[in-house]
Formats: sequence, structure tokens, C-alpha cells
Amino acid sequence: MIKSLNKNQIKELIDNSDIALSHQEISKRLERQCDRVTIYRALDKLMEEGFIHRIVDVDGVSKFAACHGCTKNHHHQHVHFSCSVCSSVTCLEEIEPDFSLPEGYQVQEMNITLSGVCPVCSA
Amino acid sequence: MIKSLNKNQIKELIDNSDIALSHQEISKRLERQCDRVTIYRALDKLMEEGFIHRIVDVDGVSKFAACHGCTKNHHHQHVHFSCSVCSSVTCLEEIEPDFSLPEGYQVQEMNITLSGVCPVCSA
DNA sequence: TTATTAACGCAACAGTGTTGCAAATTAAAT
DNA sequence: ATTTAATTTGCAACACTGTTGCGTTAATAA
Ligand SMILES: [Mn+2]
Ligand SMILES: [Mn+2]
Ligand SMILES: [Zn+2]
Ligand SMILES: [Zn+2]
Repeated sequence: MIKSLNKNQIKELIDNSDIALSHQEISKRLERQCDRVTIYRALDKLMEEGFIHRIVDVDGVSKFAACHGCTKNHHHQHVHFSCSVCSSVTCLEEIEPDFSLPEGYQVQEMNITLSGVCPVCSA
Repeated sequence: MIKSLNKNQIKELIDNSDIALSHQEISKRLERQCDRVTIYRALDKLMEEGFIHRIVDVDGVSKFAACHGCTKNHHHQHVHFSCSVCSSVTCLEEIEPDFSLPEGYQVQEMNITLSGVCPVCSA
């Protein structure tokens, strides 16, 4: 019944978080401390399996958030917001900007991250 | 007359490139080899001065491209395209998607990077 | 020329992400 | 229950990115 303690706990953490979590944040929040590499591997697997997606923050830091309705092929057109005050990254799943590209570009993925001040920090 | 040999040469490299350049690529292209740190510092300065802007690629790699019409306050709403075949990152300065955010979000910067296959590699 | 400022190189460090290998756990088969 | 096979984990090592402090050299100003 119990398989992959760490991976499942990491999945729980991400699922239950309203903001995207970095490797570092995940590491800190894990009760049962585990090796860094274990976390990297778990994140890779979870992405492969379509449970989470990676968001590259404006400063290059990778953060991870739950997918809603992804199988193995991720489709994330939605916008992310990165707060420069509290450093939180949030998925704005409702917001999907559209635009047309010149001929010849084949789009597979998109990473859209706006940065500024989030509602909490600007209140 | 000659001031900041390296910084100026780095600026030239970026200005004359049609794709965004990473720190690594800049380092290789510099004839007069210089210290890694010097390049980082030059890039920071050039950004401060509004000559170049940083694009965070989908894999977290920072790339740098020339600004056209930025002073000290950068304004880059435009889209970037990252080719998964040739790893090139290109500014699509004409393409500026628009969308509206929920109340409370104050946008300062945006990093929009689409990935897929570029016209050259898809031809 | 001399003083001041900016640019540079070097060493050291913290952090991220990857790989290989061996030990430990879990699941499956006998 | 025992043995076997497959996963999961930890650890060491490594390459790479980015930052900081400090002493030195080169450029600009006085
Ligand atoms: Mn998202
Ligand atoms: Mn650009
Ligand atoms: Zn905030
Ligand atoms: Zn290409």
C-alpha cells in the first residue's frame, strides 16, 4: 500500500499549497527529511506523470505547482504571477492570453510569468 | 577614450546577435578572454543602463538581448521564442499579448517565453 | 603628476541540478 | 515463508550558475 513515501508527501505538499513551491521550500516543509536528490527525482517523476508543472520564475528559480486536468502532455497556457515582495508564485489558471505568431513557429509550451506586487502585499 | 574594454565588447556581441546570448555563449565569443565575474558584472551594468534585458529561458538559463528604446526603466511586454532544437532564444518584439488580471495585481515586469520549434529548424 | 574612480582578476562560497553506484524497501513470484 | 525482482533512497562526486570580498591595475579628474 505504501509506495514511495517521499514522492507522495511531496505531491501532497504541492497539491495543498496555493502557491508554487521551490525545491528548497519543499525540502524545508518535509517532516521526514530526505536527500536533495530524492526530491529532484520525485519532482521529475511527478512532472512526467502529469501531476505537477514547473514554472521558471523571473529570477530563474524553478517552482512547482499542481496541474488540473493534465495527463502526460501538459498544456499550460495560463499566466503566472510572481510577487517581488513575498516571492510567491501563483498560477492564474483563468488567464490565458492569446496572440498570433509569424509563420513557421511551432509552439509546444509556454512559460508566462508576470512580476510585480500581489494582492496580499499591495493591500 | 577606451573605457571598459570587456563591457563594450560584450555590448557589441549582444547588439550584433539576432538571438539572445547566455553568459556561457558570451564567454566563448569573447576574443580577449576575461574572468567569469567580469562578465556577470558587465551584464548587470548593461541592464542597469537600459542597454540589454534578461530573458529567463524555459529551462531557467538566463539569456541577454539588446533593448530597443529602453532607458533605465525597462518595458518588455514582448514575446520570446525558445527553440527546443537549436536552443536559440529570439525576441519577437512585435508580439505583445494583452490580457487583464484580477483586481489587486500590480504588474511591473513580464517574462513571456514560448518554446517549440523555430522557423529555421522547422523548415 | 597625483588623487579618485572604475574595471578587472582571483579566491572563496552558496546554490542548483545531474549522474553513478550501493544499500535499503517494497512488491512479486516461487 | 523464502527468494527474487523492481523501486526507492542516500551518498559522493561533479559541472554549472551567480555572488561577494579584496587587492591590483587601468582610466579619468583634479
Ligand atoms: Mn501554472
Ligand atoms: Mn526580449
Ligand atoms: Zn506578495
Ligand atoms: Zn531552432
